Amino acid sequence: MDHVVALPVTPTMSLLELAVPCEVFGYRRFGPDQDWYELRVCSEGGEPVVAGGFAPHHPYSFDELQRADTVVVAAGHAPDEAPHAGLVAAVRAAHRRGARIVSLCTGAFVLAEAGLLDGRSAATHWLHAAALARRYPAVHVRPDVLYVDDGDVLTSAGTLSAVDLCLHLVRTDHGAAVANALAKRMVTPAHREGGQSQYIQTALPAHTGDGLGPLLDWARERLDQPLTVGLLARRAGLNERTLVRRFHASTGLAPMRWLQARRIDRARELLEVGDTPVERVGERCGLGGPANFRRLFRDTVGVTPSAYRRSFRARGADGSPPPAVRAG
DNA sequence: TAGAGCGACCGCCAGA
DNA sequence: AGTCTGGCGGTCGCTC
Repeated sequence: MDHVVALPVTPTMSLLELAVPCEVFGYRRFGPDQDWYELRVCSEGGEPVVAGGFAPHHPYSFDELQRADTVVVAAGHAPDEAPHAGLVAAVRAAHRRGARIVSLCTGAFVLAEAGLLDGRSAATHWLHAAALARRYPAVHVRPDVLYVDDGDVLTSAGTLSAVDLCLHLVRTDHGAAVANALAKRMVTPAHREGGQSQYIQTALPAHTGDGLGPLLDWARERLDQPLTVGLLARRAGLNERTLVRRFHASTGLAPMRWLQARRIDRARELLEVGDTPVERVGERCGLGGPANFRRLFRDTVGVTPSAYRRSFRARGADGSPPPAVRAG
């Protein structure tokens, strides 16, 4: 059964951030056998609405937010103005009912106004981070991250980080292999690395534009081998200290932490597809023997490797969603 | 479970 | 003066 994503539209919303969830959730790219999403574009009262010069043809009403599994709130208003009251109320009610609530960019102001971010970490556009913190002091604003996954409430930073967060949702719902395949179709990194490092550190490698790209690719092809900082430094022709600094600047992570995140990603893929025994997944990812691998995987992902594999196998059989997985 | 050994990380400083 | 790099050493966390 498809997962219903409600996308409320108000007249001031940014077309680009409305387009991102449409692109990710609105197209069935993997055939009828792959559970996917049903995207429902909504407007207040189901009335015609124009956002960014475009208008949804037959929008659902905001009532649809009370039936959706996930509600995505795009960037929608000048931060010095009060958020759309009807949307705030609908989002608050949807969250109370148990829906997963997602904001893109300044959509975080709607969530904050609804009280959903009180006591939580949240991301928004860096330009408006100070305003969000000023206006909603109970929110722990993170101007330095691409997105924050707080379980039932997720927030992304400015503009194109919406892509990162939407792909993260696909990864959570359908696994790393599907998310990576979708990213490839969209010709975008499955996850960016950059100045804004992820609060949930599940980043996949990307060419960073600072010369580290080839080294990251080289390392990614050798995840099963015992790589060390010294080895990476020699490979890059850099001093170890400089390598650590460069890694930080371009990925937000120290070398071994980056490597471990990549190894966990590889382990997820091996568990999702193929029949590699759990006992062997660790060594094939460079995460050590079974005991060490199980502990690392559980600490990072939140479930044991076998439970993770079962959840994906079971989902294929009965269509139920996988268990909640902590991403970092 | 405790402890030793080791690697990774990072702050600090000096030199280019 | 500002930036980048390399070396040193302390601390932390992981592994056995």
